[in-house]
Amino acid sequence: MATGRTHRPATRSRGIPEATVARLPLYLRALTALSERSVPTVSSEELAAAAGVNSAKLRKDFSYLGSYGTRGVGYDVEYLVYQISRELGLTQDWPVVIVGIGNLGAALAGYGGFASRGFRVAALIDADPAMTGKPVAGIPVQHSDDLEKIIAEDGVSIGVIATPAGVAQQVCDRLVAAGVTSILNFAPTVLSVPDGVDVRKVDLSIELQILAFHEQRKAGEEPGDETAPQPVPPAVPQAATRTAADSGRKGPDGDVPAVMPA
Amino acid sequence: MATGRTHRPATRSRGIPEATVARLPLYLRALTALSERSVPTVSSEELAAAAGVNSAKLRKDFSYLGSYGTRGVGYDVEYLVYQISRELGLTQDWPVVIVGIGNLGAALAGYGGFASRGFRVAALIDADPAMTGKPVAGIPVQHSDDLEKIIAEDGVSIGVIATPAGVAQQVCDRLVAAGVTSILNFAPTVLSVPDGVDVRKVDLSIELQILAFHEQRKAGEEPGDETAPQPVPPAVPQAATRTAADSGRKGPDGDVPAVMPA
DNA sequence: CGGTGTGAAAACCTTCACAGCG
DNA sequence: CGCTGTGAAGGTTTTCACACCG
Repeated sequence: MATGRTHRPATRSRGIPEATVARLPLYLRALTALSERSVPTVSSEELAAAAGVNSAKLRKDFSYLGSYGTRGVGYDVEYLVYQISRELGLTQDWPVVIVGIGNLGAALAGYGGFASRGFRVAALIDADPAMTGKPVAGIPVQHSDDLEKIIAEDGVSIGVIATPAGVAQQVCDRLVAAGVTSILNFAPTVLSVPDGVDVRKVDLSIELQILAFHEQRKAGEEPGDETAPQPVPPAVPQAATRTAADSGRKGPDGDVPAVMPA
Repeated sequence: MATGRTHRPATRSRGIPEATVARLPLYLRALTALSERSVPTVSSEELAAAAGVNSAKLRKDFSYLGSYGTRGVGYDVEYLVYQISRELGLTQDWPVVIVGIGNLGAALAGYGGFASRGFRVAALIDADPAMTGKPVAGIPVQHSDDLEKIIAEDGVSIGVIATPAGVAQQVCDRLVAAGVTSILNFAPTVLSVPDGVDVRKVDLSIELQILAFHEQRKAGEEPGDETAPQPVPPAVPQAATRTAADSGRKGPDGDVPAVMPA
C-alpha cells in the first residue's frame, strides 16, 4: 500500500480485484499447459485443481473478466488463454531491464518464464566494469553508467532490481528518473518511490521465515502428546536494560518472563 | 500461500492472522537495522515507515503478540527483536536443504539473508553427477541419490526446490517422504502435497505479470495523450463467439511503499 | 443433466478514532 | 502530553448455494 499518501480510491467499477489479478497468471500457466496438450475445453473444477485453487474462487475470478464459459460444458482453453493474456497486458511486448547481475540476476536473465510470456530482457546492467561486455544468458552485460540511455532507447518501463540492498534505493531512483514505472525488487529493502510507480517485492528470506513460523507451530501441537511444546526462551540475543517491559497482557500463552541473561 | 492441500482454517491454534505473520519478517528486518544503529526505542510511526506499512496496522499486528510497547514512549528495539524472533521460531536453528543448484539455487545458497536469520544451509543437492562435490558458496554439492540420507541425518524439515518445473513434483515427493514438512517452491508448478505439509511458492514471472497488468492500466489513462501501446486485440488465436467485455480503465494500486526517511 | 455465473453470507483484513496509561 | 492498544466501522476476499442455461 502506498504509505505516503494519495491512494487510488479503490477503483471504479471496471476494476478487477487485486486478489483476482494476482491469480490470473496462475490460471494462465495452467491453461497454457492444457493448450500444449491440445485440450480443447476445461471445467472450472479441473482448471481450479490444476491451478491450485478452489473452483468457486476461479469462477468468481473469471466472472470479473466476463462470461467466457459455456454452461454445462466449461471454458474454451484457447479462448481463455487469449482473454487472460490480454487482460494482463501480455499481448504486447514488455522490454525489461535487470540491474545487478550476480547469481540472482543471472538466474533471472536465463529464466525461461520471462521470454515465454511477453517479456523481453532488453538489457542486463551491472556496476562492475569487469562484467561489462560479458555475456550472461546470451546477453552482454552493460555498464550502469549507461542505464539512462538504455532505458530511454528501448522504452523500458519495467525494471528488476537484483543488486545488494545497499545500492537498491539509488538504483531505484535512477530507474524512476529515467522513466521506469514498475519495479520488481529482490533486494531486502523497502524502496521509496514517487506516486504512480509500482513496486513489488520478492524477499527470499521472508518466505522462509513464514515457513519457519508454521513449522514451529506444527512441532508444538501436532504430535498427540506434549513432547516439546513450550517455546521456552532460549538465550535472548542481548537485552538492553529494559526489564522486559513487564507485560501487562502477554504474548502467547506461557509468556516470556523478563529479558534473559545475556 | 499453501498450495495443493486444504487450508488450515486458522482454526483453534494460537491465532495470529496470516496477514500479520507475513509482515513480521518485515518488522524484524527494520528492527534489526535499528538495533545495529543502536537505536534503543522506536515509535509505531517510525517503525511503520521503515517497514513500509502504516502505523495503525503495525500496532494492530503487535497487539496480537502481546503488549510489548510503552505508552507515550514506543517499543524497546532489542526486546521486540527478541519477541518477534521467538514468535517466528527463529530463535532456533533451521537446517535447510536446497535442491537444484542452477543459477537460482546458487544464488539462494549464497544469499546472506538466510544465514543471518536462523537458517542454515545444511546441504545443496543436485541430480547432475558433474556437480557433485563441486563447492557452491562454500558448500559442496551432493548428489540427489543421497537426498533421503541427508535429510534424515540433519533432521531437515524445510526444503527449497529450485529445480526445473518438470522434476519439481518428484523432488517434492521425495522430500516429503523423507520427512520434510515445509517447502519453498521456486519451480513454476503447482505442487501437491499431503495434509500437514506447507508449501509456499515464489514465481518470478508471476510477479512480473502482475506488474504488467498495472503498467498497462497506467498507459491507458494517466498520460494526457496516447503515447503508449493500446490494448487493441491483436490476432485472436481463435475466438469462440463471445465479444468480450472490452478493456477497462484504471485499477487500484498494488503495494507501493512510499516512505521517506527523516 | 452438468457446469457456469452470481447474489448473499461469512470470514478476513485494514483503517479509524479515541480511551487510557506511562 | 504523546503514543500505545483496541473496539468498532469499513472494505475486501472467500465461500456458499442455487438459479439458469446450453
